Amino acid sequence: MTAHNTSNKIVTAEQLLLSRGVKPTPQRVVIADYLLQTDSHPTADEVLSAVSEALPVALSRATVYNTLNTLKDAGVIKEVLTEPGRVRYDANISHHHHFVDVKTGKIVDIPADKVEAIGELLGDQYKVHGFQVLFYGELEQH
Amino acid sequence: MTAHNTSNKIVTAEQLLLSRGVKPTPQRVVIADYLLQTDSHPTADEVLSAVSEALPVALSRATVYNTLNTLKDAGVIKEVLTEPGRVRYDANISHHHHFVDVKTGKIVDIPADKVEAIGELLGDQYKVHGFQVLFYGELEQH
DNA sequence: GTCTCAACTTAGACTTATTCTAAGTACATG
DNA sequence: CATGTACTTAGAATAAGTCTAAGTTGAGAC
Ligand SMILES: [Mn+2]
Ligand SMILES: [Mn+2]
Ligand SMILES: [Zn+2]
Ligand SMILES: [Zn+2]
Repeated sequence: MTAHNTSNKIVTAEQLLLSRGVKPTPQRVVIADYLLQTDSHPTADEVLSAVSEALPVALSRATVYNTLNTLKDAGVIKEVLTEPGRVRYDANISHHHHFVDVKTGKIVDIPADKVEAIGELLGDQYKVHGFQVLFYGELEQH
Repeated sequence: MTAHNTSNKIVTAEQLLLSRGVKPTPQRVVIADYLLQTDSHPTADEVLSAVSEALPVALSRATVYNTLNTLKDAGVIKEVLTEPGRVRYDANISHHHHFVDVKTGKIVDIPADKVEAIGELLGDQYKVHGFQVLFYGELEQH
């Protein structure tokens, strides 16, 4: 089941890919399925090892990168940048934020509505050392 | 002059390095000075070309990376992650945010107090496509 | 049902950002 | 002045990601 896609219309990775116009090849389905059922924000390498060890189908590094870029371009997943030198992937495409535990490296989702009173008010299971707001958009010239 | 360090006690890059316990070698001073007088959030490569073309002193790529990491560890500069695969550097170490113009790639600082009413209220010279809050801290176990 | 062709996958070469290594330089201190 | 440590350097090494060129697949044409 899709842990991150809460619509009850789209239940399988295959249907999700079809709905976004991505041909559901076995490799793509297996990668999308893995991303949908994890909340760990894995890197490409982590996707490769998780998926290839659990699957009978052969899977190359190039296909993992191709698929991640295809899924990103199709809006099925998002990139998450939390540390230099590695891109992480997230099947939760809703507008939300991330909390990085600097001790464990664990990355957990923070719902957008938690962030209204920013910094504080995150709940006492989070000790916030700092946070960064990163805007994407366009600058109007002067 | 230091565009980003608004204290009037510390005026030169050399004094800033000394105050943070970093030995002010010519290479370090020249790199710190460049970062202090730009607001462009340059990459290591951009630092290297800007600094080596304007300076008589020889400067190697390894020294640029060594110096950037030293300055970061000493709290003189901060890393800024805005796109996959490249780290940018910022001599503005105050708590602030960034706005990425997706058309031009320009990265401008957003003062922290601008971000209270997040998303909207950024001023009409900014067309916000989206933003990300990135928290750093520690997760208390359950 | 077979043919055909574009889309997809693959292994490995390549590129690029960053780090490491090993040797040289600077310079503070004895 | 000699020495030792910190610093710098060129280039080798690493690691994430992309590209290339050759095979594979499978949906539609017939
Ligand atoms: Mn990418
Ligand atoms: Mn770094
Ligand atoms: Zn997430
Ligand atoms: Zn900044």
